[in-house]
Amino acid sequence: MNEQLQPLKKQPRAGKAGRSGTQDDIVYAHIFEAILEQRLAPGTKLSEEALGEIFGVSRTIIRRALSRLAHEGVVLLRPNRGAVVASPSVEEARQVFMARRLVERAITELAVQHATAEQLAELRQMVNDERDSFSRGDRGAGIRLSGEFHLKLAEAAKNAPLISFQRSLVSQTSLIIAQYESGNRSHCSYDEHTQLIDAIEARDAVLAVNLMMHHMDHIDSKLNLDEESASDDLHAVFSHLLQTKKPGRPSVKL
Amino acid sequence: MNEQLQPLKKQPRAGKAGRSGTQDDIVYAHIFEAILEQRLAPGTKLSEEALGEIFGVSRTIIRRALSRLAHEGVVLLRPNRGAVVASPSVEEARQVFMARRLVERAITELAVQHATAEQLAELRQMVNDERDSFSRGDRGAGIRLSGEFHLKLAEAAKNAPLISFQRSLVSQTSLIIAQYESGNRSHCSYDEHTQLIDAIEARDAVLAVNLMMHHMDHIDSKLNLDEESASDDLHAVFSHLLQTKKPGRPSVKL
DNA sequence: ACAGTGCACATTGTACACAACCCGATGCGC
DNA sequence: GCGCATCGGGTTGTGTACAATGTGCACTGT
Repeated sequence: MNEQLQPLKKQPRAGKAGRSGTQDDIVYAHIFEAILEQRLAPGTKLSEEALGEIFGVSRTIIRRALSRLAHEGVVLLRPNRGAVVASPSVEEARQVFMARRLVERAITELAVQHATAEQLAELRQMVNDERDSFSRGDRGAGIRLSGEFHLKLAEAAKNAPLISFQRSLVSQTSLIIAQYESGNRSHCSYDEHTQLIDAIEARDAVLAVNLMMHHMDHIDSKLNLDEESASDDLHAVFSHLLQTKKPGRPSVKL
Repeated sequence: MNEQLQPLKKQPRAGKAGRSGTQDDIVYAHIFEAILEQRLAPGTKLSEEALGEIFGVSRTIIRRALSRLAHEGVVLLRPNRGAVVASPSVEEARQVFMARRLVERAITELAVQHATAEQLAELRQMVNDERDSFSRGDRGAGIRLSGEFHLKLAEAAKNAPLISFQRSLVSQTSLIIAQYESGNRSHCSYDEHTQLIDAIEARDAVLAVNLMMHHMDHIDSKLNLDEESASDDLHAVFSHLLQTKKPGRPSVKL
């Protein structure tokens, strides 16, 4: 049971989520990816000691990773009561999307002004990766890559505070998508991403912003954020109680 | 080294910077205030152990406070090389102000829609406090209260991500003002704040946004590029907190 | 004298031990 | 049976020891 993957020392490249070298980043990336791929349900408790054993590091490292995840809004840190995977309410989701519209509009306008040819090439490459992930059926990777596309676009805007904010918004958006998306469709059509790159490359600010706003509309429309989906919300909130690992207790004890 | 330490326990009201109860917040507030009042010059190294001795807490607490300050952009955390007070370049300042214009416009529009009478009353109270601080010549408190005004306004917008972003932007703006403002004038005229509240109370979105944008222009125009200097000595900077008794570990008076 | 190297010190990074706290269980009294 | 107080297990909060890293200085060889 206490199977700990080898004490990730200085392996230059850990798995597909292993980004740069430091331990915090590795733990952070793994937990983040697990949340996006819904291997960690919203509301799941994230025990420091358990995570420490799993990743072969001490609670200190876990704590930093959780703190960072909490800063980005994908984890909720309750004092003296541990961390849980965030389960954004419909209202919180609306606020995130409102903020994203604001930021994406500004980023698009700035990217039209400042994006270099190299950055545009990188963006096209990311769309390719994203398409591949979805075609492979790797939904979690697709969501993550789609988010990274928007983050890369923010970098083209050349405004550090906006990039930081966008990172937080994209993380929360990914969590919301993973939680609320009506399942059958890809959440972020890469065609729209391609068109957006074309408009930016053509330095057509008006078109680019319009495309981005429509893109936001599409993402929004694919979510069940309407009032009548309160049942879905409740189900998400109590999903950690309803998981029937063992047969025999059908109802939740109140 | 066992020194008589008086660990800052749960004293309800600390000094002028001592906000809510937890130790991190107290340390955070003190360092933040010291930076705003230019008792800590940009670039000053913030040694964990030195700060720990000054505040009578362990490096753990200091580290958390520094991490929080770093997340808000007021402190720069260099791996394996310690923390220093951030020294925003002119370019970084420009980016912060661009982002603030964006956010303040949105916040103003939302505040016009959502601000309650109670919130407006609180805002007026904050303007009064701000005016008092400047009339007392307490420039650091004035800058801080002016920032808190804008933060309170963000709360009226009822959008959690925007509030969080605004907190970061206001912190960095305060640092920029403390660093670059041409010295003798009040940096943030409270008259403009009052007019802004009036426009919001009248639910005049166009006027409110115009006032806010002019307010941003005024702040912007008051900055220059001179180099300011302040003390590098941590003990000197926080001397007003130290109980000058025995050698050893002096703890701060709260 | 200067540049490069190696050592010693100082500071940060990490792990761990203990304290504080929360939550659930058990038992008692009503 | 029900409610409440008390206790115990387990998790988080904090302090501290040790390891790893960076920095500055002295020393040496050219």
